[in-house]
Amino acid sequence: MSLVVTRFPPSPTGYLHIGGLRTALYNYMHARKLGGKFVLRIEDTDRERYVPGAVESLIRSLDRMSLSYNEGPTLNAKGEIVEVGNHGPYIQSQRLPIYLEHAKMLLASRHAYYCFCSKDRLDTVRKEQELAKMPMKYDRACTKLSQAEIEQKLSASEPYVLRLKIPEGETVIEDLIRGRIEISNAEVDDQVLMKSDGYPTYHLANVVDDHLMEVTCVIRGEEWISSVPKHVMLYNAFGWKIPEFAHLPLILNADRSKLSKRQGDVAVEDYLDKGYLPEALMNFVALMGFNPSADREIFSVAELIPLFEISKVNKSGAVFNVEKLDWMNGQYIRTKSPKELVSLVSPFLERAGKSVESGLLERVCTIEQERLVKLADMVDLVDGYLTVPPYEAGMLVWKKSDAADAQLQLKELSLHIDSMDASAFVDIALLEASVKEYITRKSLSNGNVLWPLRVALSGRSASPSPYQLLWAFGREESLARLRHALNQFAA
RNA sequence: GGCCCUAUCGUCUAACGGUUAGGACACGGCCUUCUCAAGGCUGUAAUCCGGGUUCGAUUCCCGGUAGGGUCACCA
Repeated sequence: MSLVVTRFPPSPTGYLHIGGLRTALYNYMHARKLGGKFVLRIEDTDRERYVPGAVESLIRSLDRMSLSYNEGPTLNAKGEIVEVGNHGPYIQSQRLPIYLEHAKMLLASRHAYYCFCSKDRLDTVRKEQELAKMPMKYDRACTKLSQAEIEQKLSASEPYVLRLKIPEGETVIEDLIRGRIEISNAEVDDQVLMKSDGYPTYHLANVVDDHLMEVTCVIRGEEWISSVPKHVMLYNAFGWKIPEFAHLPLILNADRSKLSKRQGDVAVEDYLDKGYLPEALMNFVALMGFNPSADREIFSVAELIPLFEISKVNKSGAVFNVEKLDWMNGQYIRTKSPKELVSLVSPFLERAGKSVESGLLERVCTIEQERLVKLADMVDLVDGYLTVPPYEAGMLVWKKSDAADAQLQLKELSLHIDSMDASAFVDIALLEASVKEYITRKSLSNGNVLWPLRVALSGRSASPSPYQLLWAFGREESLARLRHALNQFAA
């Protein structure tokens, strides 16, 4: 039985990018589908971009999205990072001796070489190449160094990097999504493997770790295609088995460029903070690049796993379409019970400094649920239930009626509501029946009665039905709002 | 610019050579209706272009075009 191990190497920037979420999800689904393992590895070899707390926040994001992994760093009860799995450490900055050891192997086998070139020299070489319209590659000046010269520089403590010596020829891979990809080695630069600060670059660390962690399938973004040859060469240099590769299409901005912060939110946390449900976000992101069915849009991750096929993932980039996400989020919100909705919405209200009595909040959730797009929408929506929004008397008048009639209806309605049995207020349907019976009995028309009633209760031209509002407010508040409406005419 | 990847409605996608090219979002209409939603029905809307291969190409091949990615001691 072969074990499929996929891994998700996030950048240590401190937040989970939408693209990263999809990469993680596809890795996760692929591993699950094939009964393999999903590994989280932190690729924090760029100490200049080090952000304290980034790993913790990333783990929390993954957790909020219910993306669990078999191996990798996780948080204990105290919020400290602990590791699960026997291929650790899973944080690359803690694996420096491993990379050093492997770099030495490469040096010994002459697949890598010392380079003492300064950043300045590299820059001027590049500029010359650019001017001459030559491919911009390292000119291999340091390959001409004699062993004595190298040792002399080393003993003088000159800063150096280790570079991969790219052989001649051609690199071919069979991508799980794209099929055959071939790149001439002449196009590939002598990539730096070890930086002068002693940290490895992505390329070395990634290949070494993937091998040591027994990763058999590498699923990552399309932006990595052009560096595949470097990785293949490294596997070959070490004499290791080359894993399978699958390069995912990019997620794009509306203008079809790579999804970027400049053009909107890219962090998973941004969307969660706006009140998108994790399961809606997952569903949405999963379908950007893959769809197992011709006529279905709503899938849970659990439903998707058995249907997932990496070979059927789209090859072309997908524009991130917030409108569809909105629709999908609404679909998920509508599956919640009022109680669930209350607990989902409460953190948003708390953050906004609003407190709503729990009974009222549950009633508001019940009647506003179907027009909720994002959980955060409730923050503004709730205001109209706490206090009557300001409005003009004119708004109380139905389009087919006049002010005198509106006032008359409001007065009569108040009497009716006042006379209603208290038991009617526990059920929307009973309230509806009572008001409808009143309208029929007095030979009135719906619009003349219901419009002013609804506006008086909600203070809005668009709102839930008057029966729902009566139910939400109860008799006393409803009557108070009707009196308030009547006063609008006097003012 | 070199190299690489990609190309079905505006957007996300389905169609393993033969379909009236399907679904979803958005948009329009109708129904429902006191309003807004939700829901139901429905309409507009796509195979980038040009060559091949084939009885037959959205589908396979080649070329063009367009878009994107990548060319760091970042991942």
